[in-house]
Amino acid sequence: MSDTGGTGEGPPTIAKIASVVGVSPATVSRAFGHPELLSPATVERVVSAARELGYTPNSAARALSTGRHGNIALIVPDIANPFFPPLIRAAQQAADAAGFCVFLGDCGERPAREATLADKFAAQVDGLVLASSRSPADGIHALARRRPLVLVNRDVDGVPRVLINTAGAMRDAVAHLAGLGHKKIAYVSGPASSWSSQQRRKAVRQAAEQHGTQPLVLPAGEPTYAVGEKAVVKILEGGCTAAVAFDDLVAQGIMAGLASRGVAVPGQFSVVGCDDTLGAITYPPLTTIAAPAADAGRVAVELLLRVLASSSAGERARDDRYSLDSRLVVRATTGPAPSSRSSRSSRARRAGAQ
Amino acid sequence: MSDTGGTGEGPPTIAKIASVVGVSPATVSRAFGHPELLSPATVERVVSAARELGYTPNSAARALSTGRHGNIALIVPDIANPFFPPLIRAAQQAADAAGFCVFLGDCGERPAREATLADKFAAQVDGLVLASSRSPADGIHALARRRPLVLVNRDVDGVPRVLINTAGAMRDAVAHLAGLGHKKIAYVSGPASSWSSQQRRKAVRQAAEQHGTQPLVLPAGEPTYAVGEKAVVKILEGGCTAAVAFDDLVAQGIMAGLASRGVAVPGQFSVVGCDDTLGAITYPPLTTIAAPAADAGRVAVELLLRVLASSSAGERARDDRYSLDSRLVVRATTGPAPSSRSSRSSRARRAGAQ
DNA sequence: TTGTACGCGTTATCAC
DNA sequence: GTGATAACGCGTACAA
Repeated sequence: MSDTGGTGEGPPTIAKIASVVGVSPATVSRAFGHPELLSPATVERVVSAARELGYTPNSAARALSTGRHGNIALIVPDIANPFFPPLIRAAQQAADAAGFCVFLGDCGERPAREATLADKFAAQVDGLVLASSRSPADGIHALARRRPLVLVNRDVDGVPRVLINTAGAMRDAVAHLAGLGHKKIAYVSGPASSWSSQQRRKAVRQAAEQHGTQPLVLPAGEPTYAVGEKAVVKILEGGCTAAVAFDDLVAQGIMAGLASRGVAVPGQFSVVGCDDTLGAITYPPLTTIAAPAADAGRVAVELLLRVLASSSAGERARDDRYSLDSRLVVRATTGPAPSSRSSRSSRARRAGAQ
Repeated sequence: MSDTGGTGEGPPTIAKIASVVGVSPATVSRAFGHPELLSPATVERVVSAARELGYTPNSAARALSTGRHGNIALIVPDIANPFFPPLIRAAQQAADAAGFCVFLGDCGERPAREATLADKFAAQVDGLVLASSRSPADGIHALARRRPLVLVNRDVDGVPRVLINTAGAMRDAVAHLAGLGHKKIAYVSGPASSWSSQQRRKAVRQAAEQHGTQPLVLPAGEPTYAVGEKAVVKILEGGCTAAVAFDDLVAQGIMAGLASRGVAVPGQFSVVGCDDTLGAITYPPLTTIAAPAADAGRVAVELLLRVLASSSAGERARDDRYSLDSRLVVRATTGPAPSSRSSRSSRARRAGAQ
């Protein structure tokens, strides 16, 4: 016999509960999805029986029937880059608060892997968030056509996006250094295809020119400690007395490179980071630009969920573009440009060695 | 008419491809899942048509039919704790290599949230990895009964687990400090319900006793920078000349607390961290215990996948228990104990007034 | 307010 | 080698 509500193996289904309570499967389904259509008494009987039996909705069956999954995907270039964990965390919490589960993907800075991951995820999510994507615009548009998509720190027309605006704070940083008497400033950049890096490089150049100088721009590729450390040679060869780094990791590498060459910070050299991912836990505390990474993650997910809600309500998506401000945080790695007098630098060296 | 393969809207389905190629839906399905059962020519026709139409398997339908999802879940106490990103990254990569997608959950150190997340995930994953779980053992067993489960840094009988063994390295750290002449050592612990913290506290205590001294154990709750900083008062009051911290974050907090009180490291005080999450990017470089977090993530996922494969093959799970070794890495925050000539009493007085 | 019946897209079990 | 056909569990018109 093929009794659908039979006491067969496996986890309890809607049919099972229905046969136990003595109602139809449809009624059980409604008890969860649309309780207002049922008499309170029936709802009560169903839900208590469901709890009794340890019923759990089969998400695959539900997704198959409704076309909705209750999942979103988040793809980042590198989970281990300290900029992303707070963003991931906030995104996950925002999604969780709305009852969504989050797939996480790490593409290792490679656009091709990003596309592969997105394809894999697309089949079981309602939408995606791409953080700091370095994929070409047409690839992003193609993905956006398939599923609702929100970008973080990537500016593509027609795709909803959340941008952390560091340009203003970058200009402040340069002004801060100029005010301290620094004439020659280096900028150690990030990945060439990164929107953030392009934005920051441009801002530094403009600000430096306003102060009557040309920055020494060092292309750096991946934003890592090692890259910063290696850049120190050229920075010093270029006669710079201060450096602005693409992010704190690079800045910290610069700090290490300077320390190993006996250059004291901030006595002989000033360093500014970006993102404030390490500033509070390094010594000396890093002057940096505080970027609201967690806010960006949260806002991106909230935006995506809004897009999902409105698209299922038939509305047409607008060209959303959120901009989050950052600000310069002056700590202890910036100071007056070294003068020709020697007393200052020796005092600073002692501080730097602490 | 109700032509299943009609040119209706929506993404292409197996039925659609079948009608285009002129074969049955079953054949199309087999072309992907069991090509060896088909004539090469048929396979070729099907797959090319599928590519042509941009066919993507509907994962919900597949999961409903097979009972397998191709997903796993990873739950951690705090994504932003630098110990976890490398673990998450390695886990994601290992899963990806096997064609699995990863759900990520952050329970914010709260066992209740861990259980809630696990429930939500359980419906759409084939198995789960719980990292540093602080849930009671019976809760973990209950979850393990529902889905294949692998633990990281949590030792529960009968549940497959991957443990990072820091006990040996902790003893080495204490021996290292004792060898440098330190008589009184503080241990700033982590979350009380954390297996790692219990293991480390015990190891420090045993090793200290072997060297003829009792460590000052300071309970610290959540492993954060702030906690380490706050612990400094009691550390100095206790007359310690060295501290071992539950992790690098706490150690870095201790460093900051010492610096703000004018205590020089390693001149007047020695600090040892654990996990090696920050060691290479701080200044001075932190003496710490290198823990293979990434290995743990990778091994945990590989173990889970093996469990999944063998359970679908009908085999019974064994009581797997992997132990990964760590080792002491001496950098620049440990040095000889200050000689008794130096003003130990004045330093203690200053700390007490603080 | 509740029950009936069908479809979602795929895989697996039979036949042929 | 290939084709029908029946599940898989749920949501939802439509009917009552």
